[in-house]
Amino acid sequence: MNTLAEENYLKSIYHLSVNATSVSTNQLAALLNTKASSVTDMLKKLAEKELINYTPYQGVSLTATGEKIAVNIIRKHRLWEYFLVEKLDFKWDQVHEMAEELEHISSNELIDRLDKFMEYPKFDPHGDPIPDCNGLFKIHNLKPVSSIGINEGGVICGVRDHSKAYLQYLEKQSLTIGKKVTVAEIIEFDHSMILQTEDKTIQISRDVANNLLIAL
Amino acid sequence: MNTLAEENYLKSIYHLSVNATSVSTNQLAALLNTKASSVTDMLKKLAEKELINYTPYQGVSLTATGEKIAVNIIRKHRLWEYFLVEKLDFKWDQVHEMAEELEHISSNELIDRLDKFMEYPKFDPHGDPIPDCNGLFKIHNLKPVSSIGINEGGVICGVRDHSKAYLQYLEKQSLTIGKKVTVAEIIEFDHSMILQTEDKTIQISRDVANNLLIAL
DNA sequence: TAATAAATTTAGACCTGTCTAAATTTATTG
DNA sequence: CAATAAATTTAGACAGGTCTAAATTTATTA
Ligand SMILES: [Mn+2]
Ligand SMILES: [Mn+2]
Ligand SMILES: [Mn+2]
Ligand SMILES: [Mn+2]
Repeated sequence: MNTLAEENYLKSIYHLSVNATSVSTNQLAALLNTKASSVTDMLKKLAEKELINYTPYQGVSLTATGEKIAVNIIRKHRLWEYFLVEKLDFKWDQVHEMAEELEHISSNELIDRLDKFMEYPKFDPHGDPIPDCNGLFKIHNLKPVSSIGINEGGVICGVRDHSKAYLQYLEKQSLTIGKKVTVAEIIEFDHSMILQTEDKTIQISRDVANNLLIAL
Repeated sequence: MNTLAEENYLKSIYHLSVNATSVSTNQLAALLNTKASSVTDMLKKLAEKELINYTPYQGVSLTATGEKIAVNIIRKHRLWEYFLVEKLDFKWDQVHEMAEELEHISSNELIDRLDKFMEYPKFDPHGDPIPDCNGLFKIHNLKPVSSIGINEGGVICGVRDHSKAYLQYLEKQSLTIGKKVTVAEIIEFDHSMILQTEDKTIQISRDVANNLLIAL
């Protein structure tokens, strides 16, 4: 149906669209690790196929069709990640690269059966929502830990940064999905925070707090 | 490491090598559904990479390295087929196309864990042996049903034809892997056979008998 | 608002993998 | 063994996706 490159562009446009109505060529180039000129070439192809709305120099947005395809790829990505962690015992920092390949396996029948096999999980190992077979999913209303005050807290439900380094760090600190945390102290000087969990006290930098998402 | 096209060529050369020391350009073109000239181009690339032994006009064979890669792809193909049938409840005639895509997922760690998850199966849904993580596997010594005589028989352990049509036909006749069959009668005229299984009597054509493999 | 900077697109090239048509080599056969 | 047929390779082209360098458009700022 669509090529691997096309699918990756659609997915990237989708992800960048979350915080904006329109996505720029340079944003895409950065995310896709390619050059702006390559992006322009591809945008023309996707516009030709009516998967994106593209006006030269004005950025792009997905059409309804393009968005459907993007969400389907994200569904596949997250279901495979869930499979790798829950069934094959991978750690949450190990699965992204594999899912980047697996998300392009074309069969929808396969992914629907995988979904059933795992009993329709709602969130992937990083706390991101898994779209159902109709592309529907709930958007959790999460806040970064950095945005809450002393004695406030909640349950860790997601991360903003998906890098290996960040995920490994959180794992080592036992700051994983589902953990309950409360802010015990905020250091004025550098905005680092001291968190209280059930079993220990952990100091995290502002950067870490900014990328850690909780539900109140 | 290697491209999708390269992997498919190596796999095809491997499969065609089973019945010959050398594989011809046209054989490959037929199996890969491409043109002889395209095959020649690719053979040059694979020879350059020292994955095949290639002398113009004289056909090709795999080098040790090339064979290792080919066996690894076959391992992946068959393990994924096993997964699709045993865990996701697909029928044996539905899994080949999906496995054609899945076999190119690069991670060996993934496939080794999948292997473990399924408790190291030795044969895929079509009775073909699954190489272990070192590329080792036993070659079953199977015979086509067409080659045995009256009152002889054995257990169905494989098929020569992997086409949907053939697999679906066998399924409908309950002639599936593991079934015990005995030759009750051979029709002189067209060499069709009447088989006796535990629960019924089935007449099959010579063509069907030729592609059905049993262990004595 | 004119000059400069930043973002984006165009021009032209390259690589992979494929194709058709033509040339070449090997096999077959009268 | 020469003529013909079959198999294979070469020549030249093309599509997809990428790149660098140059041109163009839009944004910023003095
Ligand atoms: Mn991921
Ligand atoms: Mn994820
Ligand atoms: Mn198969
Ligand atoms: Mn098989």
